[in-house]
Amino acid sequence: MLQVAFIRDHKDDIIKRLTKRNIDATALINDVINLDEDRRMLQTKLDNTKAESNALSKEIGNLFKSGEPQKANILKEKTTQLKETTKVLELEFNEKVDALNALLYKIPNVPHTSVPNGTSEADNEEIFRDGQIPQLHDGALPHWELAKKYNIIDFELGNKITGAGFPVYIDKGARLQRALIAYFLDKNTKAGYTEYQLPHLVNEASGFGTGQLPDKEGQMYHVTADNLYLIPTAEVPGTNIFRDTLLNESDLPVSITGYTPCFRREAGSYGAHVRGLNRLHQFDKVEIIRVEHPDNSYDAFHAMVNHVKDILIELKLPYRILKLCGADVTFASALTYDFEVFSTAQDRWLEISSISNFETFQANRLKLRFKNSEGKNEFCHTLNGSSLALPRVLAGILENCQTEDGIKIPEALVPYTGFDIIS
RNA sequence: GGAGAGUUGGCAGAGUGGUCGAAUGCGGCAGUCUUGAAAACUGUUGAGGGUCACACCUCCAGGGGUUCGAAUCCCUUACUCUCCGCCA
Repeated sequence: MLQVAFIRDHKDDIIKRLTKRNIDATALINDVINLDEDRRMLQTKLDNTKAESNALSKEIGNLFKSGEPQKANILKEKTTQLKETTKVLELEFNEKVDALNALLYKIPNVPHTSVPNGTSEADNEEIFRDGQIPQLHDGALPHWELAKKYNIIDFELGNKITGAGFPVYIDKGARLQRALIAYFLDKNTKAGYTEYQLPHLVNEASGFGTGQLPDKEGQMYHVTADNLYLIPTAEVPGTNIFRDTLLNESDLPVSITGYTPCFRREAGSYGAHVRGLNRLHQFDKVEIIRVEHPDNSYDAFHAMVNHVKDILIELKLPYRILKLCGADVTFASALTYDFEVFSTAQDRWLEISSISNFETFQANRLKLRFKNSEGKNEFCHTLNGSSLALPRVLAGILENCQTEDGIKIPEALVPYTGFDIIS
């Protein structure tokens, strides 16, 4: 969330930049500022009452020591009154704070100046495209048909065991999954990311830390018996490593990577677009996360983009990069680039990675700070991205690499799969 | 699951009702010395709110209570450790 002090100081600029998200935040921002003013007024009142009461308590202590209990008892009555006042003020104060926080949770991050205007995903700006879209032979199939033909993914079996969106990978399909995970992790660690194995369930505090709670609660699977949530992405446990931490400036940047399965309820999704691997309740993803000095976060952002580019070039997959427009940039993000791989047999682009700079938006919630060169505590910038999400990369490989003889595994993966064709 | 012990500043670790926002050490920062660095020595150093700046307020795992006054006493939740049980 945004900091109140920041809102106070940059009110007009924030309202202006939020119009990129097609929202008029004027009323919201004004409410925040008014509530904050009320809060401060109450705080002063409350503090003064407490100060008086503290002073009296000290006096009482001294009177008892010097053997004047009568005088002390008179003062005691006074403190009782002050206590009543304190209680009333505290109640009011807490109401203001709660109301203020409720509003702050509603304000999305301020988009970066380079974010294009737009009203829907159609306005996302394609900024880069690379890789050859292959000419497929007659009778080329979409990936779910290929999966059946070569018996490498069984969607119906997943239905039986769990439900829709929980596919079962078999034989070379399973091996290819494992190969992709290992390959991505190797690429990431070679680029300087430290590998982590993270929990797949998180507590409530972590859900709040990265912003899944309180609003997107319905998107996560909730284990009510223990009040834990299945992670929708490694971003949640990975970023919460840094919740409530104060780093030294020399600790920055921090770069980590981790493979986890991801669980998403995807309530309300249905239809042709969710066919096959396009949208799942459980899928695998390798994530990269960075904690950066504010001065360096956009350099880091572009380094992450280039890193993912390198991987896709090596896999020889046709892809493009979209700069998300104001309507499509996620709530917490200031700038997001989406990577999409072309699904030839479906004749559509599939999102396989999303790289975002959250600036201080997440760090504020997480209380993730570093001590700067002046000795002051400053919020870090956080970034993350997929490097990469498995199912749609798999779909891309199956569809783009299909030949009449079978599916040719990209060369870079062969050392990991141990085979070069699925036939 | 049962019994016991614990949770204090960036870290380690003292502190059992007022003189404690908190000893000490490490780490950080600044300085002295040095060609420079290291070592040594000296000083400085928790966080948040509030203020033009001070004052002042809050914070000793989270929540609640007792008391004029709580890091300290009581209740409760979470977590950690030890022992026992179960177990890949």
